[in-house]
Amino acid sequence: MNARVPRYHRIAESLRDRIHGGRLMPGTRLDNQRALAKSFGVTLMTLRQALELLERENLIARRHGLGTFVAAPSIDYDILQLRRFAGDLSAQGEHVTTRLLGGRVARADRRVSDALGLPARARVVQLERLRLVDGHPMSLQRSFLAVPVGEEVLKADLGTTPLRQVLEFKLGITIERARESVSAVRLGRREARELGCRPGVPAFESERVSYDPTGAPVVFDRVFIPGDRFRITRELHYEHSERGATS
Amino acid sequence: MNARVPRYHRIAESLRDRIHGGRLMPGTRLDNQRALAKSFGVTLMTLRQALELLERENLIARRHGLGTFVAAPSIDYDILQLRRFAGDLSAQGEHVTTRLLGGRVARADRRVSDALGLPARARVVQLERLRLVDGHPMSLQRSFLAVPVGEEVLKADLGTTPLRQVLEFKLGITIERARESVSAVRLGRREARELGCRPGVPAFESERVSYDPTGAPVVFDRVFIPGDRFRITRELHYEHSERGATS
DNA sequence: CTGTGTCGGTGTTCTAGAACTCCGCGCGAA
DNA sequence: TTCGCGCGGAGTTCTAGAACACCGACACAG
Repeated sequence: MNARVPRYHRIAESLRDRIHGGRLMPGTRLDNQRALAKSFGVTLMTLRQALELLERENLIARRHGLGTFVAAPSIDYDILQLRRFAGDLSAQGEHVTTRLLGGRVARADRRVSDALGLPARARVVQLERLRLVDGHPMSLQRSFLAVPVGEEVLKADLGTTPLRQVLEFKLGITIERARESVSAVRLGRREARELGCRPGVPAFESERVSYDPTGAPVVFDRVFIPGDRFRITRELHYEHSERGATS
Repeated sequence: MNARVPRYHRIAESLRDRIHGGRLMPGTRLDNQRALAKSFGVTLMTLRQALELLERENLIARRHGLGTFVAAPSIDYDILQLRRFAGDLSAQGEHVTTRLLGGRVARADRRVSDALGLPARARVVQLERLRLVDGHPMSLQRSFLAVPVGEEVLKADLGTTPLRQVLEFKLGITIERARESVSAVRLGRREARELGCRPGVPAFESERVSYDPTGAPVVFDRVFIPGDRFRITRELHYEHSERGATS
């Protein structure tokens, strides 16, 4: 019964499945917390930790004195037209090539192991790629794989095949979800050299963690893009008046 | 005396004050949880609830086996929920204020008239606003209105009322759609001065055009945000075996 | 017809521990 | 040098309750 993952994670996952599986429709009220706790064979406090997870994911809404309800499906599914980012420029008809600058097995530093949820100094496969649009450097991408795999497999194809495909077809790992976070930084000396611009110019830095279907982090990417070569664009739609969502 | 607000809220507030007040600098390690709990005269579980609040606000970072640290100030910004910008921040417990720096009728320059589809050198209302989070400058926003309206109407409320509301209720103009484009730039001298940082630091520049229901451009905004105070985050979902974004 | 209690159900806050996991570091072996 | 192992400190998970706070509803009084 040894639980490598905490009990409340398992409980959350079980409920998540019920919701996604359609057994719990939006708007349904769940059993009350005490009953749920008992049915999972767990304390109230522990159950509440699970609910807190789900609430943060916007899967449920708890209302004091009323009950816990399955939330309306989140907006995110439709609005993801932001596809032009940090990658599929090819969709815009540009000629995109990738040059593999290096690949090796390395020790994860703090930032990497944090992002991938690995123990400190774990072994990871590290890749460095340069993306060129019409022959001009566009972005520098450093990727770290949590997967224990010889680097030669990867080195082989990466000039032509997207990493996601290599992962899927060679290793049977699919990426289902990712979280990306973009900030504005000054370009470091090394990055500037690879990208063919002067150190210190403003640039985007994107950090992305990609997850497999079980929710385990698989890849951590850091992408640098000089600010003069790139823009993020998006379309917004306002609903009339306000929608009183809690948040 | 009586605790209408939960104990752990008070504890969180106390710690928040210590952080914002500068008594705890970014990077500092807090006392360990057991010690903190004892010093607040509270159980470990209760203290942890307080820490959880602060972590969700991005004020601290907890590292298993290491300790709890004061986080570097940086505001997360979910790109999918832009319109709730101010609301989101206040939900994080931040205090957001707006200071109107200036408002006048001016001639549109090239960039502005292009964006608004006006003839060159047309008259526009120009506003300059500074957004402050907890009293610290966060963003500088220059807005240009295509609407022929006396500026005194606008000057009146803009310290407290969002521009969209003023447009809607005072002028009957609703914004339905907007197009935004974000790039990474170096901060100019004037912008840096208003924002209280050094010229040349990397920053986001967002350009946004907002349209009314007929599709006519109404407002053109330029927003500057220093890169160290801000970050864009987003969540991606991939469909199975799809040629999604390159990784 | 309208207030105003009270009540049952439900979520929330809190206690006082006990056991566990993870991290960095340093020591010693290969 | 590099690797493996173990130690002590620090965060994490969990138990078994107890008391509180909030909401909708219903009944009774004005």
